[in-house]
Amino acid sequence: MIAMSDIYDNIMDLAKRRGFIWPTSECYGSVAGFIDYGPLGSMMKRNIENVWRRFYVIQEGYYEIECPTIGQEDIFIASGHVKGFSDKMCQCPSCREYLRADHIAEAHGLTGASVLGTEDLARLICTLPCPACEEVLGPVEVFNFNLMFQTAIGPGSQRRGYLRPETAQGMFTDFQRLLRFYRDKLPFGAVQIGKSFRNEISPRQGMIRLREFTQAEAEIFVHPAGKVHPAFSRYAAYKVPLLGIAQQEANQPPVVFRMDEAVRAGTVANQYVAYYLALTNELLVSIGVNPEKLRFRQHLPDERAHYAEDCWDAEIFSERFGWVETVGIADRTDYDLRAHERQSGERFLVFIPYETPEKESRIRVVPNMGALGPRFRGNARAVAEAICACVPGPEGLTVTIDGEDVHITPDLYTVREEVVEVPGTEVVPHVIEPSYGIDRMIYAVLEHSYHEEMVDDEERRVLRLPANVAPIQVAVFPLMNRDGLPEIAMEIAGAIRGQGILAEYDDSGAIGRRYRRQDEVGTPFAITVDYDTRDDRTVTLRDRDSMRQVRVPIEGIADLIGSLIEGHRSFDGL
RNA sequence: GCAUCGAUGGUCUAGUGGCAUGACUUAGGCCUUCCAAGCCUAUAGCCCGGGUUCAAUUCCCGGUCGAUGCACCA
Repeated sequence: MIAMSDIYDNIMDLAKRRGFIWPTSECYGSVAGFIDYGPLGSMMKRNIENVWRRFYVIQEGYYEIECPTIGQEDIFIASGHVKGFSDKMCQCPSCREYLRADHIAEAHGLTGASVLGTEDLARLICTLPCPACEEVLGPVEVFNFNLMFQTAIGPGSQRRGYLRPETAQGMFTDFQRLLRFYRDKLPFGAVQIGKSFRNEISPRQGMIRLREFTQAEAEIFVHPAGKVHPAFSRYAAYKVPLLGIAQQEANQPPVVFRMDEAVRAGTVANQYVAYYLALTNELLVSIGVNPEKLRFRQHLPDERAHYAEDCWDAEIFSERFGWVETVGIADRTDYDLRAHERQSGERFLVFIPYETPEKESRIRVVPNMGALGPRFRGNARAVAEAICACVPGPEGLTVTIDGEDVHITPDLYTVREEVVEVPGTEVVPHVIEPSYGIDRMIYAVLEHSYHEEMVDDEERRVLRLPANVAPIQVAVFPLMNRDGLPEIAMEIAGAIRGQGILAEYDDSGAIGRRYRRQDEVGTPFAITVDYDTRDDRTVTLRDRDSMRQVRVPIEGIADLIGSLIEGHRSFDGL
């Protein structure tokens, strides 16, 4: 048994050596928080993204969009990132420690420090001691450290732009287009897979905390009053380990819930959140996350954003990093759309028709223009509009025109009670947001699939990646590099490639070495052409995990490999 | 960002103020009829910048990256 602390080093060593993950721009010395995906890493990442697409785009029907990674300032004013995505910091003049200024104030019982401006906060803390070196801070400068990368759009005066800190905003800013695309009906969703950027102060956990990372996010717009998922039955009986608020407060382990029961018990806020907890569980396990090392932790009330109705993190256990938040699933209510309404002045509404138009009696105030005109002349129109917006009392009403209160007597209008037909209502949808950190998923899959074992006194390193995630899906070898065997092997590799499957041909070195090479990068299947092949047109097919081999005919082997990768057939069934 | 420690071929590693070890890997060849066998050959290295010195991979200073602790972590 190898020490757990070494596993990370061994995995990252393998990842570097075999072209999964590299430190970026090494020839200039790399930069913390940025990584390169090598040839196999890129392939594996794409495969995982495609599994994600299978769930969200194909299964759920939420189409993918692609927005710029640079956004104008208004977007992030609305989202709250310009104001809220920064920390007020100061540097202790004595020990040069960087400190959270608001935390210092709050540690000394001064509440509300987080909403103060930088200058007020500087005044507030100047008499307080530095938490690191105990010296009184004195007149320090408090500054905002915003976690967004800022840039300028265009030359000259230059509009301010930011690299997006999440992909989500694109689905909100495109809301009205999306609504039309989905023909004005709730619920609908849109997804985006792409790069996001956060200028982390100190990214020191390898590929767990990156400054540039890939997110896969879905924004699902639902009717605020009916968070009933139309396909809830798919996951109603699905079981997921939930670490709810109750378990956390009682310091208890997660409880395995059926999703329908979790909703009924009120542990999960609604069917939508429960549905995506279950879907996420299924998705993560299908890409190779060990289900024993997966749990869903509910945000405690004080860590949850004030507007969120419910929020859960899928946490994956890493031998190196402990429980790592990898997916966030939140009911964000109408917070985001309303924020963009305020900032943009646009409306983000969906018209919901009633089944039958409702009759509603209304009091309508109708201005008497014949009397208003001569009396108010140029202001008559403004007065009339003001009257319409009022509910008059028995003595008439008072409106304000150009800052002056004007009394309107009842003879200047008539009040009518009328019945109108209301065809429907308008709502601002609520948003369910499952948000996946693709890079963290990739790390988790690498760690969970990495195994070292002894075979004939020789160490064997193997990545037990699911076949649809493995960067190379099948390897084809001639047993000997002569006697016509390479020709047959190359022919087989070509046939498999013809099916759109990545096959690697390798005739270098002993056969055992070639198997080991593929084991190390997780190739699930290997085909070997031997001398019998020349006589009976059969080859051996080797299973990575069991190292077992079966003989199968060359005829139809490309289809067979395809079925094995897709999971339509199993190796044990051959 | 601070403090401590570290950095030698792709990987692991020996070692040094004066020609830098070995193993594994990789490539080519020989051999080889199914799990890292053997033989021959080849490729490839002292993190970066500055200083001290006749001479620096080695000593000193600064930086980068990594590990650990502190701090930070929508």
